[in-house]
Amino acid sequence: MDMDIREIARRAKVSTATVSRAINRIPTVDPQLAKRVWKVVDELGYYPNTQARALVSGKSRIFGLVVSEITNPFFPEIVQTFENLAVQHNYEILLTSTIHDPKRMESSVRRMIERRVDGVAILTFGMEDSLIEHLRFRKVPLVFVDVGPDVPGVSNIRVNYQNGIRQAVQHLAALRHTRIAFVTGPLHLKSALARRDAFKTAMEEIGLPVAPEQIVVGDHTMEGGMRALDLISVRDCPTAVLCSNDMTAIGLMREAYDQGINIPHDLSVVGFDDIRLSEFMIPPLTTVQMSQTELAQIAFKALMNEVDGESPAQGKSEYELNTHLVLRRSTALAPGHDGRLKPLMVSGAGRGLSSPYRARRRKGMKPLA
Amino acid sequence: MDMDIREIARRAKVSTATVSRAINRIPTVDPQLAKRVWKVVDELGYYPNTQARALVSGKSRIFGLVVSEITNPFFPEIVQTFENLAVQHNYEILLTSTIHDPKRMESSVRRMIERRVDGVAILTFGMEDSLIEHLRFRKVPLVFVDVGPDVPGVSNIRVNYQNGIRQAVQHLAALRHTRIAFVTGPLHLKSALARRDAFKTAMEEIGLPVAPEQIVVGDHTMEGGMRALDLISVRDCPTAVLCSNDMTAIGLMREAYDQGINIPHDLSVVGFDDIRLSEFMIPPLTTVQMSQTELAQIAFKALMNEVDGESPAQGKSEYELNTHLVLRRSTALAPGHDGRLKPLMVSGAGRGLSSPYRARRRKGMKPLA
DNA sequence: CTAAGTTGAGCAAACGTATTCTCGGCATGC
DNA sequence: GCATGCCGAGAATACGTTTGCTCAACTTAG
Repeated sequence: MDMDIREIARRAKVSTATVSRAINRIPTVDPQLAKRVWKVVDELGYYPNTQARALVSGKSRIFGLVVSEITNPFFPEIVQTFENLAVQHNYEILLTSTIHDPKRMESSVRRMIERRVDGVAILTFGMEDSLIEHLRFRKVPLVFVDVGPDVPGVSNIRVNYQNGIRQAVQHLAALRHTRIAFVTGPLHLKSALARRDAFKTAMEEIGLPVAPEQIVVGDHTMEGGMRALDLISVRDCPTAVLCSNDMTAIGLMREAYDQGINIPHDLSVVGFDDIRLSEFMIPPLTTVQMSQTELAQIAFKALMNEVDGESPAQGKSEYELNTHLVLRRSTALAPGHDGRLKPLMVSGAGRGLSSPYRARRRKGMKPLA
Repeated sequence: MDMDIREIARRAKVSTATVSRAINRIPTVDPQLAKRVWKVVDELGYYPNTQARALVSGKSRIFGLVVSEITNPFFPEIVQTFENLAVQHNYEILLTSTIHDPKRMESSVRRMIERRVDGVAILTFGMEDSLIEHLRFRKVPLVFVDVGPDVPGVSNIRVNYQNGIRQAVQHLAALRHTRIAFVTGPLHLKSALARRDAFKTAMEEIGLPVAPEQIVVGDHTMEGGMRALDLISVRDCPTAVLCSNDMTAIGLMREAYDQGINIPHDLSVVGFDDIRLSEFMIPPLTTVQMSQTELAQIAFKALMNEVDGESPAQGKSEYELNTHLVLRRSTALAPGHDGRLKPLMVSGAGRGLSSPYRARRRKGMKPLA
């Protein structure tokens, strides 16, 4: 019924040691015998018991992967490429999501430790330090994005937010926008702060002052994006808005639709992350790409380096991930400028323009109920 | 360094057997001793080794979860609720994605077997029968959606496609649509066929004939949806289209935007699945809900039933999942009728209407390049 | 032809836990 | 006061592998 290495040994008339060595392709075993073993293995459909293997070898061949929520479209892409790499290297992945909930974070690391993972990639933004300590204490290789401590055994993927955000700001400036709003993420997240600061810096670089009321705080959700539109409206009445992530931008565009605000002609919007969906938004969302695929690849490679690395003096454990603007069609010349020049490389964005919206909006009128 | 049940036993001055019993809360152990054990456990931050546990108990406390692709927005929601249930019941989940690739399917079941999962939920639509046999052979409890064989040890979740699709068709008919197209999924998928057939049935029920050219085949992707728009345009020039899934609908709407076709006024579109995003589309997508949350809950419960079930004569292993229409704003009265009546409960859908599109479209003109 | 070296297979000891079985101690009933 | 039960703790075994060690057989050099 349940196959056994001993059963194989019996049928192939060799010892279990030989079976084990044959299966693991250890070259010292006689090819003749190896073939005999493999024959029996195939016939019986035998698969080694991973738990037993792990127990004796001390390696579980499992990598932990901690994300914020799987339902956040930023993550599935990461999970997918991480899984692809895992199967290639005969690893399994233990996927865990902290729903921004301390309880869940705790259970998350407990699960990692119980299953004796060989390493964990913490791709969630924001995690209790004390929990991290539990993993560090057990010498589990770790990889973080941005927030990892600078100690051996933990790698860090530094994201260059500035590049992409600078490009976004300059793109908007080139389109004659001067009143540019920014919708942040949750302010307790390092990554959200970094994006906001990058925005400020980029604005200052080109001599555009940024007043406090241009910055409204969101929460990286679509609902937050919807609320954010009202917040920026009542204030400065900006002609462009940069969002801390694509979800925010999507929610904001959706709310704009409800209020009859035409994007991009009444309002240009730029997202951040470049989730796959953003290309399919209406209009397609101009956004700053932070490649999820690349992020996952780097994270996996970092883990592999730590685990293979015989010498404790491994190579560098700092990695960098760049960001850059990808132009689509959610930005246009600032209102009032559209008669003069054609929008830059935003072909097609001009269609669907409906001047009444712009008129209504610019007079500060309430949208239709 | 690495904690051990023996280390705990030593420090608590008891045997390993007692430690084991204390940890597993077996009532025969003296409360006094139990407390002593727990004290040491907490102090040392000891976590039992799951592999060793699994080895001796024969239960891995892992459920396999097979999906098509994690990046398909239909699945993350499922994974999330499946995971929630898993942590509640102290299970781990082994997530696997067949990228519609036979190789991946094979590796998928191999991984399941190697890790000795206690059960697997096959939520992908379409899977090699021979592979299933491998799992059946090892008496692994299985749960399928729609396509499972009717044998003990495998549960089945029957989806009632007819209900929701009938509602969708009747909704369109009520809006005066008579030429209704349908974009199918990949035709080798049982679930895609079921949806298509449900559409035909629903049409016939209300006396609307469905000509072959009203049905175009898609592939359940956004790109497929984009292509589908052209296919339906050159043919019957329908006023409404029902899509086999939301991704298709989203792609189609996106292409409509490019071509200057206004949705819903030139063309009504209805999706299927009700992925979370559909609510945030522009316009918000009217679609047939097939609750991902509920699906995951049923799947998990089915697995739990099989694994708990002491008696081989478990309860019923057939489950049903209903579907129903959720109205949003991607449908409107058929063109030519909009002057007379107000659209039913599609408030706001009238705004953004741009008559030139409709005019252009109805004359069969090419869209702008 | 013998001694030393090489090769490759089997024996047995781990790995960390659950669990059966044994057995001592205590209470209970006569 | 003694035999009988019962209760709870410990000793030992099993789970399915990997791997260090032993040792037989064979090869090669002298």
